[in-house]
Amino acid sequence: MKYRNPETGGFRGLRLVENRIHPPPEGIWGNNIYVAVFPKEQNKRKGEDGLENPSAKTKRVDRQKCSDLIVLGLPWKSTEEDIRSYFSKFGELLMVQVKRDVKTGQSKGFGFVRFGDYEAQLKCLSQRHMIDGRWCDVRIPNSKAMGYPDHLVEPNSYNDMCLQEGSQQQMSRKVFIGRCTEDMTADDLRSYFSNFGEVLDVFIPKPFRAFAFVTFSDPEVAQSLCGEDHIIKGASVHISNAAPKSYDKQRAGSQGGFSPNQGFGSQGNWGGSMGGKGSQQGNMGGPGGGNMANNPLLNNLGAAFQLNPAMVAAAQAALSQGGWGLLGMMNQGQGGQGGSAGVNQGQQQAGQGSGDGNQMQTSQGGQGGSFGNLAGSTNQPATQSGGGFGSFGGWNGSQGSSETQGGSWGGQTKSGW
DNA sequence: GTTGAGCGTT
Repeated sequence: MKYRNPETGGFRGLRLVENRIHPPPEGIWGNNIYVAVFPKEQNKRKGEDGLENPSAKTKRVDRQKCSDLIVLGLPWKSTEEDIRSYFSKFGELLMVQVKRDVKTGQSKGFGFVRFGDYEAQLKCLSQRHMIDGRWCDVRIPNSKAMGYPDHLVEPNSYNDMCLQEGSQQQMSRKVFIGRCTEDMTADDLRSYFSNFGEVLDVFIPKPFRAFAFVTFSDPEVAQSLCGEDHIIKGASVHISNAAPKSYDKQRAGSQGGFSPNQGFGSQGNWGGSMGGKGSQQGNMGGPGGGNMANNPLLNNLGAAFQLNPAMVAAAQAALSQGGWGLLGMMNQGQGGQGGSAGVNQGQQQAGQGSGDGNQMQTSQGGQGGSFGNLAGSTNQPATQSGGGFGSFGGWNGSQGSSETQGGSWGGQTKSGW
């Protein structure tokens, strides 16, 4: 067996003596990927175990050459400057590319980088990257595997999660549409679901698999539809929570598949991924306030999001059961109030609010502010509800939940989702 | 058939 020396990038071997690893690893395997090596007799430069042979005349330096690295999952809006400024923290960059549609100039959501230093490449390959609010994967091109081990993989649905003001909780804005029929096109789904809120993206796997994903700009819209059956093109589809794509289900709850090196939301970059493929820009934040990343309150919330995995999983489990009880009070209104991603009060409000009804307001569609956050303790009546969203009715006017503190979370969690 | 793909105009 061999593994890469994290310091040098070179392979280190585990010696076998009488078919046992010698010396024994004594329970410490570290975060390395171990590769089984089989003997090949006609390899002169290496030992018969396929490892570097220190006594060989020629050093195998070619293993340490940098190659182009593909960056998958880039936000549509990310530019080469964005990518460069992000990745340069690993080392000198020789090349940065964002691949775009030649005609429209629209990013294809991936790009390439090349480091000058192999150490930088290794480091970069060994982790996942949060760029402008999305988790991005860096790989050797056309190599199926990711450069980093599975246990570092965050649920990809992070990209579809939104902060729930005052509740230390996240909600998915993506829903799973089951029982789709083959004649339902992405356009069909988009136009149907646009009746409920702005649709950022529709995904239909090919070949036909009888399901689809719809991503809304507003997580409340997504959540409100979950559990419902709708008739589209004469067929009854079922709407439910979109489960994370790459969530390690065996570990859910106990170990969590969550990244050890980056706390949940630690980058504080929310809102960066708005505006899906070909859609009208999702307008979070009114005039002048487009970028939530610069919002002190949200950054602070990001910090509050560094929960332990069990808590996060517990929150997810609660959410998946429709556990609205954990959420702070929410008002749903049409049209919003005079624009702004307005955070009207200072950051000291973040994360507190047991009992005093943290409040969140969102608005449907429309110009004007969405995601307005009115920090503080006065319950402000909802803007006139109605407007065809009957299912929201019950939320208005209720007292803020006092259970948002979360101290009581943490018991056994499900692998739900 | 109810839980997702994407790999480079040189």
